[in-house]
Amino acid sequence: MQYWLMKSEPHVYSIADLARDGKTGWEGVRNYQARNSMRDLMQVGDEVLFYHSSTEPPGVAGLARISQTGLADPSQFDSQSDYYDPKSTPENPRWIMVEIEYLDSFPTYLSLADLKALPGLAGMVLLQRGSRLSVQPVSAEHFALICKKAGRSAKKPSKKSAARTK
DNA sequence: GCCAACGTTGGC
DNA sequence: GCCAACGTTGGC
Repeated sequence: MQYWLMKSEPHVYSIADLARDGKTGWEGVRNYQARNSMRDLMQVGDEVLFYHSSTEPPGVAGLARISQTGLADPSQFDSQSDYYDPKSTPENPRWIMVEIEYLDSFPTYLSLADLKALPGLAGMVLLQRGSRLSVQPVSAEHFALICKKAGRSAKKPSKKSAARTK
């Protein structure tokens, strides 16, 4: 199992929105490196740090889990969408997405400044200069440390607690 | 709103 | 296939 961090602008889609929806297709990624991670590397069950970007303060807000892989992003075929890609076809879709399901909202929101202050997170992709990948890998060690600092164990919740979320 | 860093596009 | 111009991301 691998770990990931995915960025979302909370005024567009927040951890509270995911908690409400239960699961969502991760539409709108138009960066090839991020797409390749979703298409080639992510597996059902991988866990995701849900990061709020372009907000004050930016930071990690909660946890999600990959619930489906290999989905064609529907927005690429929607001429009304900002994410419309006229060069993509349903037969050969260019933009592949995953679906994520809500796991948890962190008891303690960990801001970017908080993350930068943790020596144990040195080398994390998020903290590298100029890094702006919206879908990025996270090491198991970094993932566990962030969960711990956010007041949540890194262990998976029981089926019961996952099923109870709305 | 600024702007550094990075990614993409397209002329050649 | 180079690279200048342009567009985007996202922290500040």
